Amino acid sequence: MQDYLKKQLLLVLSEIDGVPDDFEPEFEKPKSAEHGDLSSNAPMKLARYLRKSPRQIAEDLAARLQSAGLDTDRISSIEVADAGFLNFRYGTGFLYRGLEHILGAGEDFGRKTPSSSGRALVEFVSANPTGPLTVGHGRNAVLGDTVANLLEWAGYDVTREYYFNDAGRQMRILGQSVKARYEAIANPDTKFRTIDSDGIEIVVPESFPEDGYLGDYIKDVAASLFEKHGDTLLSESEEIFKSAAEKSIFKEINAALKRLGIHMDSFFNEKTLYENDRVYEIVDLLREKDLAYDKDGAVWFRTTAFGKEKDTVLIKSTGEPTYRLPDIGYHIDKLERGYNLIVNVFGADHIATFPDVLNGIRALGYNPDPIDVIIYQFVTLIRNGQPVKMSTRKAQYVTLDELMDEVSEDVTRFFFLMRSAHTHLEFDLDLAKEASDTNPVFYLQYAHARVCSILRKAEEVGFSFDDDTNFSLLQHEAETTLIKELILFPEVLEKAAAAREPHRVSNYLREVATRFTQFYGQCRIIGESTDLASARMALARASRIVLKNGLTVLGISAPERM
RNA sequence: GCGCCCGUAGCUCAGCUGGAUAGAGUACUUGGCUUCGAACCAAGUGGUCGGCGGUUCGAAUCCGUCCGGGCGCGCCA
Repeated sequence: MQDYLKKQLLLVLSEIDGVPDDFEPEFEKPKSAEHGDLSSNAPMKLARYLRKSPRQIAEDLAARLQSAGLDTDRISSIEVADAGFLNFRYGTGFLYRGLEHILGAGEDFGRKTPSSSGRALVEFVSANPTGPLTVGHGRNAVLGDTVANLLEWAGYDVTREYYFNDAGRQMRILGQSVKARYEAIANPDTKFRTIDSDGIEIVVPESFPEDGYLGDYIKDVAASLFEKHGDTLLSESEEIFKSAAEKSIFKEINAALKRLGIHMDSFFNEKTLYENDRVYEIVDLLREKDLAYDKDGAVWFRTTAFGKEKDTVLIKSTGEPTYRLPDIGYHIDKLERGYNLIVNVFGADHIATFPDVLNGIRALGYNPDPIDVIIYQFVTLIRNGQPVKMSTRKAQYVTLDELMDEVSEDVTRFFFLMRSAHTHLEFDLDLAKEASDTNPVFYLQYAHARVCSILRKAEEVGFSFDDDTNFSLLQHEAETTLIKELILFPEVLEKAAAAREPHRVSNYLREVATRFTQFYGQCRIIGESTDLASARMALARASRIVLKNGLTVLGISAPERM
């Protein structure tokens, strides 16, 4: 519709002297229904060029548009308002055709042709297997998965990827932590000591590493190893404990993701990047460009060349690369796999380091344009009214599973999707249950269940529909308002996908549910004459389609009964 | 000290590339179930959009500055 209006308006504008050649009229949906369905501020924008008042220009344009013969089936009225807005109202024909389209498209309404936009990679979660997924990871997981859904609906062929590293210092400490707990079980002579973790005293075996992992899951892994092998592992190195922990933790992580309805297409192990020494080739290439150099036994990346205050280490004096080097390699690998769009979902703590990666790959001659980053702000955990610093190592966290147990999977997903990624979230587990009762997700699901209920009821009473639905009977304001809302769905999805902002969809769906519920309250269906009831039933079914498809994009169930 | 994010109703948050009297949920007050689901609807109370300057016909939105909160600034990831 905007395209149509824009075309008409441009046509009219071309007849007027003084309008800049590159002038682009803009349209928007007014906040208030009094101002019509679409409005343009073109008269105000043109005032300076035409040296007339916006109001005069608006009236002139309105008259010209009228006499040019607008399709009244699409646009029923043009009004000039206030300081010089042009307000347009949709014609009913446009609305009824929209409704027809929704019913015809069904579960594909809002979905673009698969693969028509190319291939996309969404990398998210990417937590190293050192502990269970926490509420913080939950935000990442739900955001990433939903952006992936949005991209699918936007016509991308999407791969969901999880990047992880099971080598390095943290994993070594994980293995040592398990081993120490195992010794405590297998060897009755084990001595213990007490350590202080942020004011909490914790008893650990003597052999427990500094900065070891304190979560109970470590004990569980140790216990199951003892069950299986008895004390025969006492002389083993930490390696076997590490891999047991990794296996067990990954199983938990996958289970938690599955509960959220998330399926990863690919797990990318950082190790892969060291095959054929590819990452070291990167270092050589950077050296050739004078972007890498040796100092203090380490290899440095000259990030000051990109405007940073300091250079950063690429390879430690121990010979072990820092995360930055494989990250560059990883993103080059992604680019070489030929995706049209590469999305990364990061916590706010990565924001300062990612530019290094981009600068690195650019310096090596790659075009980083396909890469897009979603940064989400941290979830602040509140316990007993006090903010708690989340730390996997110190076992200070609320796991995603606990959250889902408490408030259900649907509420968990919606909780993360109803707010934009860049707001700081406060999360209080004690209040979560309470809050879940008033979570708007139920409102959306309720509206959906209601439509289903009406459909069931109609079947019960043996209601027969007209085959040829006469939409023009839908004249009630609640009906037209609802239709206007429903036909926005594709545009909302498109914009949400382009901006990678799922919360736009959840906000929109609430509006749909509200409009539907108002329609339901004001217009009866069963009991009305057959033709009116048929038309209203069609509107109810269209509402159901939008609610269902929207909830599907968000990864939330659309129950037929509640 | 430097970089990034945030500051909107009592609380949790929307507000799209600057637009018309700043919105929703929740909480509170009041009214509404003999009719398709009351997990609902209708109405009301509630805001100097953190402060101050600037750009603009027009600023919650853009720019500057200050205040307050979060996250970074590791040979951790």
